[in-house]
Amino acid sequence: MKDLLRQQIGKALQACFDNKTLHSGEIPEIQVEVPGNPEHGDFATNLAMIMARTERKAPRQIAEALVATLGASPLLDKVDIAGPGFINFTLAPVCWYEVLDDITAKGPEYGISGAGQGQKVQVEFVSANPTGPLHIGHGRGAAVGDAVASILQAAGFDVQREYYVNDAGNQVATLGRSIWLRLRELHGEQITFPEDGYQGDYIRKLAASLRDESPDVIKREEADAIKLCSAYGVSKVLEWIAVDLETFGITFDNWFSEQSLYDRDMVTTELAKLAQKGLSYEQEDAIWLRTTDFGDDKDRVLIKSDGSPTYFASDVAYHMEKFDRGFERVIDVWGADHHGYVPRMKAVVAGLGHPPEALQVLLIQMVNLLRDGQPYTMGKRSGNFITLRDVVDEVGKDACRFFFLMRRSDSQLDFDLELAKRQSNDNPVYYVQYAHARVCSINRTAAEQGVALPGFGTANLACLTLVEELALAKHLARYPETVFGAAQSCEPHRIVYYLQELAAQFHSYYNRQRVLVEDAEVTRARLYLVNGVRTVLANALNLLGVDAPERM
RNA sequence: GCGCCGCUAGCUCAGCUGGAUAGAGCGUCUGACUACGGAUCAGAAGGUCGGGAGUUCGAAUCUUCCGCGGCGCGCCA
Repeated sequence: MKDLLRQQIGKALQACFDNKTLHSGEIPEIQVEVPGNPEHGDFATNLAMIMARTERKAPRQIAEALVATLGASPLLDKVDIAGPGFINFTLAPVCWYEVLDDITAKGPEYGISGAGQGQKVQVEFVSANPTGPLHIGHGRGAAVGDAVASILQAAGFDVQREYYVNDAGNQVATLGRSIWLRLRELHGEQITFPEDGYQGDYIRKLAASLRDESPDVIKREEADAIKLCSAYGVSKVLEWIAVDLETFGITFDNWFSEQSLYDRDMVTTELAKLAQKGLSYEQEDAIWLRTTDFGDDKDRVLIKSDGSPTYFASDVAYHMEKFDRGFERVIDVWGADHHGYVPRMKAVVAGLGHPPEALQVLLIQMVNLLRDGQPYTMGKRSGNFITLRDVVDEVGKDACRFFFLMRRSDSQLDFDLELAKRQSNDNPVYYVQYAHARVCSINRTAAEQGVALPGFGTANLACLTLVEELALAKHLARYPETVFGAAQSCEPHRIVYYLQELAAQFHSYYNRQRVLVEDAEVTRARLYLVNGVRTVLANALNLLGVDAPERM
């Protein structure tokens, strides 16, 4: 619709040049936007103001010339010039009601576009170390990553969801040692648990289940036993994580093991490629990557002087491998506390000759867990932090996901458990879900009265004469561009705000007007409209991973 | 010290990449149908967009300086 208008304006502009009303001959980018104030019509362009300088004419004069040339169209109700030189367009209602046929025809597909042209995109998110259960911060990353992936899919990208498992290196060894000590403790031994071990109670649980499953581990040599403990712990914790994520409504297409990079010798091979390209060098017995060439403030060590690789080394190999797998675009969802790593990772991508936009890092700000307004983060030292599972069990998956997605991810989030529960009837998620359930309820009542839902194109839309009906149709028509915008900016919260607005408009309409009225034709038209709302609510909620219930 | 993020109504936050009179929810106050589900709706009050300077037809949005808060700056992962 916007594009169509843009074309029309372009034509009118060209015509103005042809008949010499305007002279510059330059066609600037034609911006068409939706004005904030509905009195300003459905669309507006600032073209006349932009051209004021090159044209050396008052914006309003230019606007008048354009409008005169534009002429009348059956699709345009009116065109006016307003304010400093805006041209406002009001479309004929027919244009907007067509969207209802579109929604009915496409159903769950409404809102999906081909904008991404099937480009291969990978979204890597969560990627928490397999050394303990997911906490609340991981939950936010999970909700955002999953929603971004869904939104990109809806915008026509070929998306893969991936979890990077840090199953190599120190933290895994620490996990093994921690379990080993707890295991010995279970066998009656006096131990002193080290500061840098994992303190959480889950370590004891792991030790206990390991003892039950393999009673003879305790008899092994220490080094050997710790290895077994590590492997056991990692696999067990990963199971927990996978289950918790599933409860949260998230499944991954791929779990990528860091260890597998070493097993396949990928780290050495990929690093050799970097050396070959002259991107790395040796100094003081260590191997460094020239990340400063690409804007980092310091070169970074890949191989330590003792010959062992840094975490960065495998991360570099991992990202090189991502592009080797054919992804044209790679999105990493990280906790904001890792923001310092963005420049060096970008440097790697740039060094490999990819455009800098090929890697996009979404930084998710911290979540402050509160209970009744008081900080509710238990001492990290005890290791008994609040897990994602705890929160999901307490407030529910839908409320939890909605809450995580309600704000831009780069601002911190206060998550008050009591508030989420106490206000559960006021919670925005229920407000939106209720709108959906309400339409379903209307449908049930209609069915009881023997009124069938109108099929595609079978409603007389001329019966929709009210302003709020037109407003609803307009809002529904804007759903696809909302999805596209959210995809472009990787901002799921835009969908949330869209949903809240749509639900509000619907609730208001519902309270003002009856859908099921005496006049059968009006009833059918309203049912058609209201079910358009239902479809869009369901589609949008689906992108966020929130259910659209038929009853509540 | 350097860097990243944030600062918008009493509180929590939007503001569509520079547009017209800065918006919502919660809270506060006043109201609503013997009707399709009151988990709803209508209305009111509430603002120096952290502060200063700059860029231009036009700034919450861009530049720059300052303030406050959070987080990072390892041959840790």
